[in-house]
Amino acid sequence: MRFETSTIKDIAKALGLSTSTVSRALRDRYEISEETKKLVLAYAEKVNYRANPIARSLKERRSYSIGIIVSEIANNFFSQVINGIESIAYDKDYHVIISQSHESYKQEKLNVDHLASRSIDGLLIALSSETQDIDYLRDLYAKGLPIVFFDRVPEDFETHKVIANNFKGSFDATEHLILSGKRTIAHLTNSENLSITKERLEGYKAALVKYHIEFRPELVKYCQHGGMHSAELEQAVKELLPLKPDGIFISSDRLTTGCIMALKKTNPEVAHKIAIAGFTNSNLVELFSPSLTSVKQPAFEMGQVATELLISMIEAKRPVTEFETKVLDTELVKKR
Amino acid sequence: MRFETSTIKDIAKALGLSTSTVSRALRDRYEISEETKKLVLAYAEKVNYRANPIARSLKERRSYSIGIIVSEIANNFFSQVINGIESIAYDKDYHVIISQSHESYKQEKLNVDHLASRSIDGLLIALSSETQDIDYLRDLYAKGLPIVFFDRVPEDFETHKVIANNFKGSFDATEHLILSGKRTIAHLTNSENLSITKERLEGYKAALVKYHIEFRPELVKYCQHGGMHSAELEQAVKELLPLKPDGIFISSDRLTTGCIMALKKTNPEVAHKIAIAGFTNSNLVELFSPSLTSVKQPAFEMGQVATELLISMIEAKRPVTEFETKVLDTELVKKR
DNA sequence: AACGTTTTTGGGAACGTTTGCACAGTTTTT
DNA sequence: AAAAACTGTGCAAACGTTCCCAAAAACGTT
Repeated sequence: MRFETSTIKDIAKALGLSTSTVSRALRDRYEISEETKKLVLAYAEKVNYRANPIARSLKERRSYSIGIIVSEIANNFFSQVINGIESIAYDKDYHVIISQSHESYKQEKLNVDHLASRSIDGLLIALSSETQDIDYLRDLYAKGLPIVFFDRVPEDFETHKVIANNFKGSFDATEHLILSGKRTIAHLTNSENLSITKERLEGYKAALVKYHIEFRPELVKYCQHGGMHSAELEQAVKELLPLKPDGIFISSDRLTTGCIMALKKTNPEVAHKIAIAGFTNSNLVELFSPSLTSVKQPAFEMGQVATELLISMIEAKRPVTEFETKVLDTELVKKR
Repeated sequence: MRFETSTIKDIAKALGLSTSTVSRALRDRYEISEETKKLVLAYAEKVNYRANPIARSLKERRSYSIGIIVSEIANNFFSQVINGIESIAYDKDYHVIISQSHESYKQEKLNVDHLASRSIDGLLIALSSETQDIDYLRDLYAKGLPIVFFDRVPEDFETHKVIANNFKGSFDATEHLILSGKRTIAHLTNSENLSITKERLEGYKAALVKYHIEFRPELVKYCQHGGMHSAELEQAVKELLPLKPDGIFISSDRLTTGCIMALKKTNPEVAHKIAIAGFTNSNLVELFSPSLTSVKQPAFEMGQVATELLISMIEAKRPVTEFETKVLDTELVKKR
């Protein structure tokens, strides 16, 4: 802001002290006498002194802020994760800067670079569905930027990661469909690049195996853009329907809602006949028609855990070399 | 970030120039010869020089970033506004910092103060439903921080504002209910503090007047917390139902979905008998059951317009004294 | 009384920029 | 040929902090 506000210098001048003394008094350093501290604190209070974070960042070469990259804040899963992140970050006096990749690799990279140049102290990121090449992240990491991945994590990147138990979530959802009598269960999923895609496919397959149902590759449809374009979904639905599925298991929030939308739009007559189970954190799922069985991820908690890990990396005195991948359980909410 | 990156000084040393020359060359100032400029630019490119925005902010006393305060990013209306804001801001080389008030006055004030201390160049804000006292914003504004309000705007604050045509939106929605034969139309709305609450109430009343329907104050229910707590909504529904409304007009995104949810939960047998029309920007509205008529706000555009106004204030050479309140039309999407 | 310790304070450089001013060298004007 | 104007560059201060190092003040110990 361009307007004048009182600085440490002003306080020093007014009190006849040096800036160093004032700075130390404000930070409650042991070297300063109680008397002086009180004096300074009282005056600072009086003139409503606020430390300038920009100057502090420049000097300390850190910003007390962490960057977040998600594909869309409009996605309930991500906005819940963000709330979890904020809850921890604010507690520990970090600020958060949110960026959206809109599932675009280019945008993701642009945002990360921008954040990095703004001296974020650490990065929390869920990869875009387009992202294949994460060398740019490796570079930053190698230069010392702490990174924690969540939800969509790369395989070959040694750092902390936080994910949902995607295998089990998918298994449970698929099993639920099977137990309610479905036998031709399609699987609509995200880009093949994503970790979550692979894990969820495995869960789906495992459930089929358990109930001796043959896995048919043609029943699996990938959406490269994560359902960002409705055309993509309508196409997938169009290809799937001739195979006469009696159930569909869908592996992401946006795809789940998008798929139901596409079904209703293109084939309203069958929309209610196909059982749907899908990952979604929408809090509106109870309003949906047709209703569905949903797999809810512990989004808020995921944000919290990821942030705790990140802050521990940021504040570690020596480089961290032991990394964890935390796996959080999902919750199956059955169709009413 | 704590890791080393090349600075203007490094370039200067390497090229045997002074930092001033390098700085000017990078900023393409007329005083520097083409030759030197080329040299500097080439070298900067080579070492992948990135200006340190922190240092720049400190020196220039501005940050090229604008702050946003909304109540919830999980709200479709707000996330669309944010997308609109970003689309303009990035174009003009501003970065955005998003904060959520969660409809709490305290949180709102905290966030604003935090943003202000981080030297944002301007503020875009939609007030929380709790907010009554905006003196803290007046102070900042008086000190020189440009502020543009959108959606939830205060009455007595001279600056740019961007709102939807709430009166017309409400009128249209209410009229639609009347034309489909409803006569006992309840109105569920936000906190009385909010500008949108008043304007939407007026639109509702005007439609009643036009069709000679008596206005009954007991049919209007206010939700102080904007529907953040489900108890609040269930209470409102409980009080409304004994009055036997055959239609409900709801005045905000969160309230609309929350009300349907409360209806389904507490009185599933009547949920489908009451016609609902409500403000919502949810892109899932087609999936809802019961289905409803929705009033969509031009959220993306609202973000764009507000940002353009804000940036014009930020970049104005002399204090702006002429302010506009832009009013954007809403769209009525009738129930199928 | 002289010295060593401990406690408290101040001076000043540094973080990476931007920019007013001065200055040297070149060109134009008188 | 001297004066004026213009070009291109560098010096140094400033933005608001933090922190190393030194200095001063207060206190103890012989």
